[in-house]
Amino acid sequence: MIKIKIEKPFDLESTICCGQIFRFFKNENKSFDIILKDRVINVFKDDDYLYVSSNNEKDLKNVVEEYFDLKNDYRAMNDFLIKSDEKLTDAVLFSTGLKMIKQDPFETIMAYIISANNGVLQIASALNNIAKKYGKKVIFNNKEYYLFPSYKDLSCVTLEDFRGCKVGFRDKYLKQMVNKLNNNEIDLNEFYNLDTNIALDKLMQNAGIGPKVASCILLFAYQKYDVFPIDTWVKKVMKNDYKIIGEKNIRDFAKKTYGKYSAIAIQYLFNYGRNKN
DNA sequence: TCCCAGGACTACT
DNA sequence: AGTAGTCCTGGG
Repeated sequence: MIKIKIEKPFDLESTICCGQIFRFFKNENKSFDIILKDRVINVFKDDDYLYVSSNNEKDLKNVVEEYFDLKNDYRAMNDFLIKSDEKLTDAVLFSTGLKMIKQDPFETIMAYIISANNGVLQIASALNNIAKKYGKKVIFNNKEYYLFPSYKDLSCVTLEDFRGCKVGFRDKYLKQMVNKLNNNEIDLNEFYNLDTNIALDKLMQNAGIGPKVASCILLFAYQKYDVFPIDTWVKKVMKNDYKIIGEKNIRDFAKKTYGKYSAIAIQYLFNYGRNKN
């Protein structure tokens, strides 16, 4: 068990539960178990400290600080967003301490391909099925967990196998992606340094990845905050609160108003919309 | 039984 | 360039 002093606002519950990640478990004592790349962690937070334990405590403090983006100060972004759009004030204040989690690129790609026309519970279920079947088992606190497999681990998985994991019609998209990665047709690291629009185009050349999925991948795995993932929920908010209809109009508005922090604005809106009541 | 859930693809104008 | 119809799956 390690202790990490909380220096900046950090809302652990919102950060985990606001829809960024799928493979976590909430315990009765309000701690969370999270499958974090190559290890399983348990996190609990009080007013001053984050308490973390893991099956692998090597370099744990750095890994956790990096994962939850704890060293980044969000004040400048928040001030910018409020100044850019007064109507966002309540959502920004409500979401103080919400951090953007830095996720593993491969798992993020698979997760958001599965997310197309799908519900959160089913996405999580499919990912857990894949992990249980092809990922490495980890015993932690006397419970079984399964790491998410690498694309090498999945190289021989067939369409039928994917279907068996309840991914539905997205089976072919997942298989194509895995094949391309194993054939070195895609370099997962290059997206960190690509301009957002170029990266979007490149991702969307793959079957099963459209504008929304590509945006989510760049946001959650590559920290591109100038994307604007438009889903049905965002459309609803834009229509009701901003009187803006149509994807192109929404995109233009976001770019003009929120600019390089568009994705943060969406995340705050989403968090506020779902949890304020 | 029908409908939809944090979309994308295909086949049409 | 823009738009219907279709796509697994589980739950209401």
